[in-house]
Amino acid sequence: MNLIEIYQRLVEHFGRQGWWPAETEFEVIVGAILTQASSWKNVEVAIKNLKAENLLSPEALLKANEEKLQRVIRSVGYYNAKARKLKTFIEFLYENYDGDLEKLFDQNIEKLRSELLSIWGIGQETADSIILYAANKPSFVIDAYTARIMSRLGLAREDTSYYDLKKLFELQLPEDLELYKEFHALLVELGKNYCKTKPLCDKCPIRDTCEEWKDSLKKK
DNA sequence: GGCCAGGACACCA
DNA sequence: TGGTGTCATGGC
Repeated sequence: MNLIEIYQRLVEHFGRQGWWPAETEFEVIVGAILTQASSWKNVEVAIKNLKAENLLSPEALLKANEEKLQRVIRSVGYYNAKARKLKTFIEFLYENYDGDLEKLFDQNIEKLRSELLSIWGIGQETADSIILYAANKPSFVIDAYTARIMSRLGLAREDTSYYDLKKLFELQLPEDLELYKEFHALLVELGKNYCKTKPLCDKCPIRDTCEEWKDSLKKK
């Protein structure tokens, strides 16, 4: 079973995800930073609060008081660090791109990626999420769920690096923006519902392709 | 009451 | 480069 077939099975089972859930490119970026090691439900509360306080625009965020920002995003956890990350990003955007996201995005994926990675608080997953869902360029996103799923399926070793996993997807898939967007979203959905730390394989749509599941059957 | 969530970074050897 | 501690709220 190759990755395309797995993708098709996931689409059949979960349907179209339509990621990223946000109204603007800027909201995607803020969400990507806020969701680091936090549940999306908590992020939704913080995004709602930011909107209510009119803080969800580059200009407003640049001017915003950091202590106030911490209070508004409290629900996400790590709010001190994340308020600092939001501030660090917005200051970078104004110092280097006149506060204009389109100027930041107007460069090839490699340059954009290394530019984002140079910003404190933005690691590989957050950078790729921003490139894929805000800049709308095909850069595959790897997350903890994806790594776990690939390991369980027997398609990658457990200790495979982020970059190697990313390349594994990008080399096997056609370079298609919508495919990248949907596939990552579907893998997260699979991870949330079935392929958890304590796996719930009974209704998993791809358990028949999973090496770990097959092994667990043999032991019984 | 413990575990985990759509990570990243600092510090250490 | 690899391993470990830190950041912290909220849902189950």
